[in-house]
Amino acid sequence: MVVSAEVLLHESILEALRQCMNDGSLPLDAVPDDIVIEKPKNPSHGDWSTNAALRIARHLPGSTPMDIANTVVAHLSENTAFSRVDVVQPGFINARLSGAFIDAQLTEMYNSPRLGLPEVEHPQTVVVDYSAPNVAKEMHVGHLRSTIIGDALVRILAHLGHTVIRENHIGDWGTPFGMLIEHLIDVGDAEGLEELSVGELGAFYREARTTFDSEPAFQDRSRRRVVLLQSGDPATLKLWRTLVDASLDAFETIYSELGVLLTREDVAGESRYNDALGKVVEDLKAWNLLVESDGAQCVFPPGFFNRDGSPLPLIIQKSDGGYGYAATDLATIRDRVDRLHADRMLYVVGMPQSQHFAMVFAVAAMAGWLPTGVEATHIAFGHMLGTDHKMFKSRSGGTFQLQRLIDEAVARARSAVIERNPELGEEDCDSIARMVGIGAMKYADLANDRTRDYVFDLDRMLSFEGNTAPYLQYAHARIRSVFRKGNAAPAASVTALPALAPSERALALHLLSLQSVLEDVAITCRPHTLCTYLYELSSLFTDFYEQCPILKAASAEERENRLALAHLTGRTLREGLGLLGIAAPEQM
RNA sequence: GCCCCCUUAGCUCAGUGGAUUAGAGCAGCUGCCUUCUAAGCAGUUGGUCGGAGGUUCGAAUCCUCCAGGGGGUACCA
Repeated sequence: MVVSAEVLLHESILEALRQCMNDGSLPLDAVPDDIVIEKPKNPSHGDWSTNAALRIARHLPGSTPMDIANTVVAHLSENTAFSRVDVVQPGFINARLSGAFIDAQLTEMYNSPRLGLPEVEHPQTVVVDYSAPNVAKEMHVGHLRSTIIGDALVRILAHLGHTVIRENHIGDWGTPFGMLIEHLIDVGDAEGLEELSVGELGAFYREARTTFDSEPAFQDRSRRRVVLLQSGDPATLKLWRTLVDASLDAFETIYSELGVLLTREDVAGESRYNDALGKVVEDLKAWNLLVESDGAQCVFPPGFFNRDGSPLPLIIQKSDGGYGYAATDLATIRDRVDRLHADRMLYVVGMPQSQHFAMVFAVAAMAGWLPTGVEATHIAFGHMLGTDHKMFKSRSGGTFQLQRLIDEAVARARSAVIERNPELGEEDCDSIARMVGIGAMKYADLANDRTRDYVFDLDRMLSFEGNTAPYLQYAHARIRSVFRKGNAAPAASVTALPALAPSERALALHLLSLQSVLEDVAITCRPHTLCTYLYELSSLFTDFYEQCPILKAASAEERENRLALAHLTGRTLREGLGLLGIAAPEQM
């Protein structure tokens, strides 16, 4: 298994510290846990650097960081991984990797079908709750972000060896369904389904809403229909099922077009937890957590306040006897812990719901439904904005249909591809345009820190310059092109010995940091760090490509090795993009 | 009122305690195509990191206060 230079240096430093403690050269009580190993920006500061001595100096008043650093370095065990270890002002320890170490690491990565990535030692069962559109409503941009981010996290966690369970918590239950079912009856099955199937979900919903708001008789029917639905009336359930199925068809069309992993198997809608809601109330009551307030059954988790400064309730059961989504979310947590044995639950839902989740998790913990060791995290994301920095809207001011957005991105990608490579056949052009257009949309979303709002700008995301999917895809295609042009096969091996040119070395070192980047994304759930990694990889490859002729290298050995480096870069790009849910075309 | 998030170059964004110059890309300016894809490269212009204090040997980064923007704050999800 590959041990990264970062981990190796960290362990070596810790080991040296223990030695220092044993022989009394550093009178420490404990090894500090805030030692940082980092990659210096300035290459003259080595490949890896640590501030260990500066951190320790805080615990040892009277001693200087320089002295501590020298003491630590003197206690470092012999190590072939580092060709030199320096202590510099004001007390940093800088290490430079040896050619032999880079060679061994690179070889391992090159020969591994997994690019040297180890499977996690302790696989977790991770439930990822994402996408979650509403039945009989259009998917909107909020669902788009959730879908794209969630899907990337699913792929990354699964690739690292975790057991990942996708759950699409669709909105398929609740009072609006009385109205929707009555509307379906009014327009007739055939027409209603027609309308739903062509993706006009929004129109269907709006018509129902309009009728509901203007016709008291329709309101009455709708209310009665809700009661029928909840009591399990077979005819009503059949109509409900019709609506759900039609919507699922529409969602699946979008998912498959986007290249998202979600299928019907992953649907775990609100309706599924319906029967568990009564037990949620019952058990909360048994724990004496439930308080009746203004007629509603509530739990008051500590630390939450409303406008008046009085405690804020999580409403489990409304005063009319109906359940709110808090009840469903609690039932869902129980199901995921008890039935799925989740170690970790990720909720990829927009930022505005952060308080809701904080309260739900707090109540779940109070009720013992979230045992210690089981993590529930709200993976929040910001709004998608238009180029005017306002909430993303179509030109006419309505919500944007996702399908239109996709179509436009693909169409524009197509004309860009055709313009630059007119020799492509019709079929190639179509498939490349899809990969580029959809990849661009996904990448633009993923490349920004998810917690911030981001500006959706088709021009920018489809640009072949800068931190965009087309740029990365192009870097990959260019590598493939080198092999086609040179009629070359990937070399059997790669080496870093006797020495690499500076741009080769920089490329190699960056390739080797793939593992730590992915591990970081798995912990923080911030896929944009993988995007940054891939973008830097492409930039470093471009440097290499400019400075080191591959096919026209000076010797056969050099040519082979550069082909190997190019091949490894190409594989890493394809794998990295794949983990983001983005395809890498062979040519563009 | 209270709570949460945001504010880095003209624009879009990285950078959550470090190393005499805060990084990219776009836009602007100057060069570079008989040479593995110029969809590129090299150079250059541009920032008192919203403001003020504080902690520290060291702050875009941590703490406090202030300003501006967004969101949440009991039966919608």
